[in-house]
Amino acid sequence: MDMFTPPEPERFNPIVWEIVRQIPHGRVSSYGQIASMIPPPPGVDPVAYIHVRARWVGTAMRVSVGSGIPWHRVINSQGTISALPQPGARDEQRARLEAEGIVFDTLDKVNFKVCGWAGPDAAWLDAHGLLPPKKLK
DNA sequence: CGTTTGACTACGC
DNA sequence: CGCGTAGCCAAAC
Repeated sequence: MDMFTPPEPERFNPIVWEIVRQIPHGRVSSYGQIASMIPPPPGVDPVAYIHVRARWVGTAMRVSVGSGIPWHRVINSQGTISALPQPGARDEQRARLEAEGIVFDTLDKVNFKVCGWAGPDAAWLDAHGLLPPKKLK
């Protein structure tokens, strides 16, 4: 019906994983920030696009557990660890982050100002046809 | 095949 | 800060 290209996960997921692989040790990103680097189909509102794809990023992370991708470095926009379907996985993510030096405050939140990732450098983004990421809070 | 469900986010109160 | 809501769309029911 619409002439917009459906952003199929088959192509979306590999891009997400490639971006997540770029997150350095000891730094964190958010679902929305990852989504903001992927160009939306023509005519689609970028902001709305990010909101939708942020969920997909979460799904891509779940599928990637155990594949060597640093999935634990992706948290939500509020700086907290999102609830996981499997009991205990949440604690594992926190443990992995703390092992990298990530500090959680009394509200279980991470300070993006301290350990937030600014995204890949311009050259890398350009080489992959991606957009500059939205800033973290 | 209609309905529910997310590892989301922004916004309002 | 916390809770509720709307938006959105592939997938699982």
